[in-house]
Order: sequence, then C-alpha cells, then structure tokens
Amino acid sequence: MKEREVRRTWMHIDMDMFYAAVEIRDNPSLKKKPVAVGDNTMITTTNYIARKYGVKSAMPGFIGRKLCPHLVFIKPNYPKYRQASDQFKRILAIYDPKLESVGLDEANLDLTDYLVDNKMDNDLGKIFIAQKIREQIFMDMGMTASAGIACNKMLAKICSELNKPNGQTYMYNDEVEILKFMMDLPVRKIPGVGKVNEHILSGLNIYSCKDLVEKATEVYVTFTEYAFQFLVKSALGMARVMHEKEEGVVAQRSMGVSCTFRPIHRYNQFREKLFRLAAELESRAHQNKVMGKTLVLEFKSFKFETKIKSMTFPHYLYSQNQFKKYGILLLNQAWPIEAIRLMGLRLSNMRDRRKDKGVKVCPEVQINDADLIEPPGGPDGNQQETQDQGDGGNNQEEDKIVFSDTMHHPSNDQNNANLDDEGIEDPEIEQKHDEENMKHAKEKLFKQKYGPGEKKKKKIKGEKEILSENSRSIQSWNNVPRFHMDKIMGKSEKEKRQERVQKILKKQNQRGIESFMNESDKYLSKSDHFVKQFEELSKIKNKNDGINNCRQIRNKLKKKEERQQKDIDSGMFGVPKSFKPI
DNA sequence: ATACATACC
DNA sequence: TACTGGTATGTAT
Repeated sequence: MKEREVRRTWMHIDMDMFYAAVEIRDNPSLKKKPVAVGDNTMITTTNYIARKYGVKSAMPGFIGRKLCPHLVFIKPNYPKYRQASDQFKRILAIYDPKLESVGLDEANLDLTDYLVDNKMDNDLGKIFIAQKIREQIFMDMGMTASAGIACNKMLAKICSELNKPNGQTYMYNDEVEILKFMMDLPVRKIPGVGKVNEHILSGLNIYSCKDLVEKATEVYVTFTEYAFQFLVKSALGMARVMHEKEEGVVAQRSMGVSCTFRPIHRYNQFREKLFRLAAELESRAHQNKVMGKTLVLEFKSFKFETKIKSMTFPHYLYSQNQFKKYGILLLNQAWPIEAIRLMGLRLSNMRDRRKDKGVKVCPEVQINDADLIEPPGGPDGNQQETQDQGDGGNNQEEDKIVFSDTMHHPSNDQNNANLDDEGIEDPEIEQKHDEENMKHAKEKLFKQKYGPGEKKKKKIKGEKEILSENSRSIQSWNNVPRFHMDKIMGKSEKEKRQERVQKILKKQNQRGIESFMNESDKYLSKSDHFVKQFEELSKIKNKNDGINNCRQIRNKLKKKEERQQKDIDSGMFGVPKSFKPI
C-alpha cells in the first residue's frame, strides 16, 4: 500500500433511519409516534422517538414492545425502499457516477473530480457540496441524510456517524488532525472490527486506536500479516482511496436464498425446503441472468450452529431442476442432520449467462424417482419418532406438489426468451455435460468416503502481504487469537519478519507513526522502540510460552463470555430465560 | 476446493 | 411464543 494519501476527497452519505423515514414520509401521522419497521421477531429500523426508549434495529420485536408499549410496528415494504434508494442514488450519481453503494441507504462518493472540475477543491467547497447534496435529497425526497467528508472512505464513514441525524462532519486533510482524532477512537469504530475482534483485542488490553499502535508488536504476533496491516493502518487513519471497481457494473460473486422456519428434522421436510429454495434461486439467477459452477447448501441448527456443504461442478448450473438435483447430492452428503431452523441455497463462481456462448453449461436436467430416494440414515435427522407422526409425515406428496408447481424451463419465461438463443447449447452436448457433472460429483463423494487415492503435494503458501483494496475486515479466528510463534521460530522466517517490520515502518507507516510519536511524545525513536519490542517477543523460544499466552487470552475471553451468559440467564436485559435455545 | 467464521446493513 | 437475511471475504485445512 502507498503512503498516506490526503489529496482525495471522499464523502460517505447515509440516509437517516431509512425504512422508517420512507414510511413516515408516506404516512405523516406517524411522525410523532415511536415507529419500528419490522415484526415481532425482528426490528430492522426505528425512528428517533423509538430509539429514545432504547428500541434499536436488530432487536427482536417483542423486546421492543416491552421497552416501548405503544411502539407502532410497520411491515417492511422492500420494493418501496428500493425505489426510494434508486432515487437517492440518482441524485448522488451527479457528483460521482462511479459511486459505491452499501446496502440501500448508504453510499461512498469520490468527490475529487467534481470538486476540481468546479474549482471547489478546498475546505469550504467540500463542506458546501456535502450540504448541497443533503439539501437536494431533502427537497426531492423529503428525507434527511447524514454525511462525513474526509480524505478516504474509512474516515468519511466514521465521520458520517458523528453528527446524526441530518448533519455532517468534515475532517481536515491534515495528518496531525487525523492522528489526533484516531488516537481516542475505540477500535470497534474501525469499519471491519466487529464484536469478535474487539473482544480479542481487549484480551490484549487494546481498546483505543492508540493502544493498537502502541501494542503493534502484540498485534503483529497475534494476528496474521494481513490483519496486522489492516489494523495498524486503520488505527493510523489510513485506508484505501480508490474506487473498488473500474467501471459501473458491480460483479456480484454469489447469490443465494435462505429461509427460517420452525425446526424440522425429517428428510422429506429437508427436501421440500431445498426444492422451494431451488425454485426461488432459479428466478433470482434468471432475473440477474447469471449461472454458477458452485452450489452451496447451508443449514442452521436449532442450536444456531451453521453447517455448509458445497460442491463445484465442471459445468455451469442455472435452472431449478439442476439446483434440486445437485442440491440433493449435497443434502445426502450432509445427512443425517440434526433439526434445523434455517436452510439456504447459494450459487457462486458465477458468470453472466448472456456473455457465455461457448461456456460449458449444464443442461436442464430431469429429476426422476431415483433422485428422491432417501439416503441411509433414516427419514429422521436425529430423532427416534416414527415417520407417521407430526406434520412432516405426509411430505412425499407435498414434495411432488411443490415440485411440479414450480418446475418450468427457463425458456418458458417470456422475459428471458432471448437468453436461450445465446446461452444454451444443443441437447446432446447438454446431456453430456450433465453426465460429466454427475460423474464428477460421484467421484468426489467416493473420494470423500474412501479417501483420496493419492496424496496431493502440499503447496507452500506465501503469506498475503498486500492489503486488498476492497477488504473491509479481518476475518475469523475460530474465536481464539492465534499466536503465530511457530511461524516466526524458523530463523529465516524470523529474519523475514524483522525485515518486514522495518519495511512497514520505513515505507508505509513511518510518517504516520512519526506524527503519532510527536503527539504522544513518549518514545525516543519510532523504529527502535518497535523493533525492540518485537525482539523481546521473539525471545520466547519455547513454543509453550506462546501457547500459554494464547491460553491466558482464551481463558480471559471465556470468562467474559461466561459472565455475559450469566447476565443473560439471570434475566438481565429483559431477555426471558427461555429465549436461549436449549 | 471445501468448510467455517466474521462483518456489515 | 419470540433473536433476520443477503452478500462478501478472510482463514484453516
């Protein structure tokens, strides 16, 4: 990554309580009432009156009602919000045609070009233009928005939160200002640092961005290179300054559907859900004119544990029958499964169907009785009941109805008639592709059962050093911070790392750290201090020390979690004990 | 390539 | 009674 870049201007703009605002606009009598968009199970948005009662988004509706008995619930109307969102984005596109949207109510704009073209590339111009955009939104839509203006996306986003609702915050493009601001900022405010990573950092006694920079060595040893760079750079207020995508169209990488229901456990029920999802996924894939090579089946158990089965095929899939047929393979692979409350089906490894005349396309397959045979393991996932009891007993029939109801070939769909002229190959080839896909799948399943015939050579993976431009977050650690001591024990590895530390300091963060040091006036020399700390840590020759350190942190986290669990169990937060599933 | 975890709205 | 759903992407194996 380059050095700190302060010459560009980004604005992050965010509609205030978007869904609720749309509803209030359409029904002004709601204006003075506490409003929640959502239902009894989940609230998606609330207005500021409801927020005064502590009713917030992502809160179950029944708790919201408890906190605020006269809360007005409104059923979400997503098409309406999408329409409003389009209008919002049309206004923004005047200022940056390449704007990046985040959900329906947020966007990142690179205002640099607009400001330069209009000879407004100065502090006043930037403040003025953000004001103007917000006014235009208010005039056209009757809704307010909040904005943050700064030299990069991350800072702009953080700033947009500071003056809500109907306000804006401008951050000067000045390194000292930025560092001053960042130092007191809790790490959680870094977009990409969520609950878990906040937790892990707290285990290292890191709470503010200042802590993060001061304890960079610990972070370096605890996290991967990639995450380390992300965290330290973010703490210094550095983030990407260029657009993620070159031109217009966003290349969506995966597409999926899922639904939540009362727990089910019978094979027939599973298959029924799968078939519904397949039909839904087909229509989505169709609308977006995409096909995909990888199919992912997701289950969420009654205990809220998520399981995933996925398979990549040699040929592209696009129709519900394909999703059903290959989805069954995934289902059978996972069977038996304990009772679940959610199932999802996702297509990834996607391509645009229209552009792929010569591409390998899986044919419209037929589903026959053989595909509907239950796998070994019985009709129940983990239950002992007999099949005739409960609401799932008659599912064989239900499946057939659902199946035939929704089954149709894409070519029957008038909207998409043109697709088939371009995308589909002749039936013989299609047949061949289906056979190849099946063969592929069977080989996979066989290998999985009996093990691979030949061991693959293990590839030595180079560590990811470059922070990808569109990355937002550090990802999973299995809930436990990993000490990578084993990696740095090897002499050459250690040397390499020390070199990297020097390099990071000299080439990337030096200016940032320098300013930081001047501010805090705590250290004599930036790199000396850093390297010294690193050497101290590297002295831990015994791997067990590293593991013990890791254990300490893990125990800390565990205890904290237990305490929180106790609070929940004891009925704090107004959450009934029965709320936690088993 | 597969499975899983985290994050964001 | 009752804690979403969709997309993206890092990490481990």
